Amino acid sequence: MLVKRGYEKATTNRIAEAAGVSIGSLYQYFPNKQALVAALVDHHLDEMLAVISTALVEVANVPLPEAAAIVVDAMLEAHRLDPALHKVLVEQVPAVGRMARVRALNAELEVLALTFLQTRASEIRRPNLELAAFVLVRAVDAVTQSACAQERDLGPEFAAEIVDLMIRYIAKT
Amino acid sequence: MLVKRGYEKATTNRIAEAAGVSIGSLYQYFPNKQALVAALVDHHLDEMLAVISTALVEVANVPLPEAAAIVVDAMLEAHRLDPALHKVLVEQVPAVGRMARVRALNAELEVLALTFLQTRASEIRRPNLELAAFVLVRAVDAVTQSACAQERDLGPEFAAEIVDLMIRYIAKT
Amino acid sequence: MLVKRGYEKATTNRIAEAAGVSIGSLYQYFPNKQALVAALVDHHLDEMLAVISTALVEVANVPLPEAAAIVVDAMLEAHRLDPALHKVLVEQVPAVGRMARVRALNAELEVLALTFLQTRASEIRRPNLELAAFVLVRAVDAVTQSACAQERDLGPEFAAEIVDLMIRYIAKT
Amino acid sequence: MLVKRGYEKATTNRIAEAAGVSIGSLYQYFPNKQALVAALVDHHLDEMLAVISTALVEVANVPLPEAAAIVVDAMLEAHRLDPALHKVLVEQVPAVGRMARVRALNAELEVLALTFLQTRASEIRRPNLELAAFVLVRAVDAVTQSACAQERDLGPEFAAEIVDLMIRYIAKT
DNA sequence: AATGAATGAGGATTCATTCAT
DNA sequence: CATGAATGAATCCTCATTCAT
Repeated sequence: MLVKRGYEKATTNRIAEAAGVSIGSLYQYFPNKQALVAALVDHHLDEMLAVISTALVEVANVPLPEAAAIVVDAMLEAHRLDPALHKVLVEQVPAVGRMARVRALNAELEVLALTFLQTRASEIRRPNLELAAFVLVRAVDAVTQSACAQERDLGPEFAAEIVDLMIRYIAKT
Repeated sequence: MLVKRGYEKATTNRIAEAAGVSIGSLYQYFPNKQALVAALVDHHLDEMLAVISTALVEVANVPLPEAAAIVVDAMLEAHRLDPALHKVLVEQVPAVGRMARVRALNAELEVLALTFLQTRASEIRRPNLELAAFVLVRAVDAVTQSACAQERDLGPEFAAEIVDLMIRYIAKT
Repeated sequence: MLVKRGYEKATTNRIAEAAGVSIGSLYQYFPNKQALVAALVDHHLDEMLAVISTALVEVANVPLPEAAAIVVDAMLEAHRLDPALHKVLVEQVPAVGRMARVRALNAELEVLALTFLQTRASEIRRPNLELAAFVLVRAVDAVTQSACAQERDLGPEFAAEIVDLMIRYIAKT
Repeated sequence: MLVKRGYEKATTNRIAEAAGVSIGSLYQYFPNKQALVAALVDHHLDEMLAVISTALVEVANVPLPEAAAIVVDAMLEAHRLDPALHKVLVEQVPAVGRMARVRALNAELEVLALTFLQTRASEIRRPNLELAAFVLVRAVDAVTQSACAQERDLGPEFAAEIVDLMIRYIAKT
């Protein structure tokens, strides 16, 4: 519903109807429209985070270039979970009061990234690892996301490009 | 108004009152709410684009590293024009139908970036310049913007970091 | 429930929950909300009526001033049964269709009062006993009730005052 | 509308329609349904208070029995202003949060009554004038009001009865 | 008999937009 | 041109009531 018509046009009655339940039932599970969308946001972000953080953990002992490739794959996969939903959800996050949630998620990703960088510090060229984690997470996420939103080709060339962006930024020599 | 209360809460009546005119007058200049917001969006994006494209032109014959530094400076300056407004616009306006214009800004930036990369092709390591332009614009914009939104320190260290991200990504050797 | 939140806010679901049963069970015993409230009203009014009518009967052969004192005591006791409930019932229930019952209580009291006045007609100064019964019941009830509602001191001075109001109104000389 | 269908059935849309305006206009003048009814309550009580307090002032130097007659006339007149409206309004007062207003009005009436009793103290038999004022105001108001509500005959016999109730209660000998 | 999830009619309220002055 | 009262479609949400388990 959100994807098809946007937040404002997705009325609670329409959502209920589309879901095959009565509005009454909808409101038995969610106290209001915000909460309903917030739940969607949370669920979707949880799924994405799961995919990405799994990759970041798996990659602990993998050579840097391959590690980057795996992480980028995970990012792309996470964005492929439901690109249309992701778009609306991300747009509606402030209206739904889940900014805190998104910030928390980004913070989490940054922590994971930072941890990774620290354990591999000897291979990393950046002097300020915390700043590097921030830059990496934001840059990779943004490029991936807008590529998805624009329905760009997310094939191997694209993935390789981002991997190169990352590796050149962080890897020594 | 948009900044203070968000798109949904910024009613035309409130906007008119805040502007010190009657709604009647508002509707003399704008046929509807969308058009009103569109004008705002267009104006703001034009300003940002002006700053950045000026830099991109100025930089035509400057050595790559200095060029990058100047462009990053311009990006930061553009984001400093009105960070709060920029945030609302980017976050909420897409849902309202001005996505096109926001996309257009990015498209224009990509075109400018691509032009630059093409004129300096011999110094650039990327085989696919169009893809490189896309990646550059998105990555730099995202990092800048979220740094602004988070009120991170945007000092020289930050700028240098982004410049390095760019240069390592595009410059030969 | 009615006392705590008023008639409009006392939803059947809340009432059921507070009563420790399911709404389903509630509707097994009462066909609808009105009937539920009606039962409450009836029960409460029956209790009050019992107290007062007992006094009115007891008082059949008691000298007028003592009779008045006993009746006033009974009124005060009746209002003390559940002042909060009585207040809601009197204030909100009429609007819900149990006016009839409330009126009925007063009517019953008036009949009892009238009967009393008639059996003691020789001691009564009022020419129109029916009117006198009406005035007595209303005046005494109102004074008692608003005194309760205002948490005034209902001690002996108050009771004596009402007794005097009654006696001077009805007793010869 | 309130009179015809009661508070709950008097929907704002119906009220607006009956008033010949759109709901929009209604909400331009009243922030919500409560406020709308509260305004009615306030207006009506103001009118009634005006009638009664005028009488209480006029009566300052009139012999007690005539004074009582005039005041009772005023009470009856006040209740005749709009008996049906008065009934609904009084019933809905708590639901509309104007209990304070009603209490204030009663307090005002009691103060006026007390003042009167004090200026005429030598003619009054009650030892506790404050209590007497309370009893008088409540008793007379209640009798008048329920007589109106029941559409009893409010003719001279009724008025005389209440005057007698008052005089016997307060006047010496 | 008890349960409580499901129902959906109906209500209060908002807000973009119009138009007579 | 400016004004701002008026409009009313459309929205979110409540709550009495039902009924399958």
